[in-house]
Order: sequence, then structure tokens, then C-alpha cells
Amino acid sequence: MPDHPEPDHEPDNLQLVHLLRAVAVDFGLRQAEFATRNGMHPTDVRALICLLDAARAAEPATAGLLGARLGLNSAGTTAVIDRLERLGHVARIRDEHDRRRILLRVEPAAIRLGREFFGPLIDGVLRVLDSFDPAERDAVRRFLTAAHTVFASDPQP
Amino acid sequence: MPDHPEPDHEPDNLQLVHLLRAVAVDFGLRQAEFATRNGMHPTDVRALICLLDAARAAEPATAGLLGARLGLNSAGTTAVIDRLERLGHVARIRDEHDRRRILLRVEPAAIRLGREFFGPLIDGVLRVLDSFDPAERDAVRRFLTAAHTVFASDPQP
DNA sequence: GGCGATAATCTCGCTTAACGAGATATTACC
DNA sequence: GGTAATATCTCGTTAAGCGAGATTATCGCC
Repeated sequence: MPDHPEPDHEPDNLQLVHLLRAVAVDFGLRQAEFATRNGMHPTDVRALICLLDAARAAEPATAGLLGARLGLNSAGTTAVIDRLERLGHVARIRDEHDRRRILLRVEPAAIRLGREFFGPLIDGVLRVLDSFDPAERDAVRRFLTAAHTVFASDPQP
Repeated sequence: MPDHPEPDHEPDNLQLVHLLRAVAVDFGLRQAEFATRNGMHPTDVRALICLLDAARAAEPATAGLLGARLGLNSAGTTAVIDRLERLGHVARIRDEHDRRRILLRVEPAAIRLGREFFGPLIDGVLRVLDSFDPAERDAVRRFLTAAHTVFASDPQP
């Protein structure tokens, strides 16, 4: 529900915000397409992305963390993991240091599946970025960082 | 599922793609937050956004078009409209030119609700954009346009 | 070193979003 | 004017996610 906020800005800039939103919507649709194409649900795909992000950041990917990131309660989290495990995309591993916890490992087959689908899309964007000079790339980075900061800030009261 | 695609690009650019994805995810979370805060479901919010986009583009917002954009079948589409109508956010209007069709009008109260929630967020992004010079704005526009083109292109076989 | 409090995950039952199939009403084609 | 095509809705079913509570493991305290 994007329409014009408070007044008094360049109208061109508002158009950029609309573009950003359109990209976000596109991304969601692609995620959903990848999901149905592989017998999954959008939430399952979000879960895989979340687990890969955690792996990249070297965070321990526990069931609880996953549920928190996805906004699911514990029952829903268990269900997501069950589905992913049944498809062979994720393995449950008891944490030997704290045996209450379940660590989640994304299987290589799932990573390959994601790369097949998203690789060409990412490559398309990268090809455009390669044609940018450093100042332009920096402008993009500052814009995205600002958007990330604004949209990720803690919920309003 | 974002990880490294084919090789041979600036690693900094890949980081920009990750940032873009993060923003898309943030946006989805905010959408979900707005939904639950107003007794709706994420799909309902996506429907409202879709209807407002159609209004801005001066397209006729029919039930069928809405369902197609959301990827729902006709039963699901009817259900979404029922929920929005029950909350008073949308009105069903018979198209007098083709009396099979239902036109959908977003009520002003719903628009106000969206502006209250998303206005400050949009404003935050606009404030940053106002500090950009025209060349930087153009870089952002080209980047977003490219991403939109890549992500919105027709489904792969 | 054992005991209650806390934490992490799972089980059960329920609500309901979305699906498939088919009904209904309106328009377009020949 | 009758039949095909289109737009929406109804009905019954599946399963995603929730709330409540059970289960198992760890930690702090005396």
C-alpha cells in the first residue's frame, strides 16, 4: 500500500520507491514459483534461504532461530523442518554441546537446486552491475543499505 | 536461495545482490506485520497493493485480474475479496458494460490505513534519495529497472 | 550432587487459506 | 437462437499454521 506519503519530495524519487517495491514483489513471486516447481511451499523456500544466510554468517542454525526468523511458532517450525527433511533438503543434527538443540544442515542437493533456478537470475543482475562504474555501484549500495535500514528497523509501537 | 551463481564476477557486486534480496525479505516481513496488525493475511495486503497499482495504471481492477496477479484460482480469489469486503476495505461493483465482471474499488479508509503504516517507511527512503545527485539517482533507477526486468521476465520452461 | 526453574523441540487438536470440480449467469460467435 | 466462451461464485477437501501442553535436556542454587 504504497501510495503517496507525506508531501514535498521529488516525484521522480517516489517512482524509484515504487520500482523498489515492484522488485520486491517480483522476488516474492519467483520464490513462490520455485516453491511449487519443487513441491514446496513459499515458507519452505524462505526457510532454506534463512538457513543458508545463517551458514554464510557462521551462525548456528537451530530450529528455534529459524522459527523466530520466519515468524512461526514452535509447532509451525517443526512442520517446516519435517517437510524439508522429508524432501531430503535438510538434515536434523543433535547439537552435542547442548543436546536440547537441533542443528539444521542444508543438503548439497538443495543448494544445487536453488543455484539452477536463481543462478541465471542473479547472473542477469550481475551483468548489469558489471557495466557500472565504482561511483554508480556505490550509489546503489548506499540506496539499498538505506532501504534495508529503514525496512528492518524495529516494529513501530 | 541466493548463493554464488556461475563464477567470474566482482564479488562486491554479489554482495549488492544479497543486499537487494535482504530488502525484498524485509519488505515481505513488513507486509506481514501490517497484515496481522490489521486483522488481515499477507495475501490480502498483496491484493490491496495490486488493486492500487491497477488504479494508478488506470486498468480496470476486476476479480479475475486480481486472482491472476496473485496466482490464486477463482475460489481463492473470491475468498480474498470476501475478506476485504467484510473489513470494508474494498467494494464489489458490477461492471455495467459487461455484467459478468466485478470491479473492485479500494475504499479511502484502507488507503489511509496503508499510508499511516507505510508512509513513514517510504519517507525514510525518500529522505535518502533527496540527498542523491541526478547521476546517482539515475544509477539507482537503472539498477532497479534491470532487476525488475530480470525478475519479472516470463517463467523459465 | 540432587532439585526446581528454564529452555528447546515435539505432539495433538483446531481453524481456515487455498485448491479442484462444478454450478450459475452473462456475453460473443456463427 | 443456440452453442461456445468468459467471469464469478459455491461446495467439499487438503494441509499450513496456531495454541496449549507434553517431553527431554540444561543450568543455577542451596
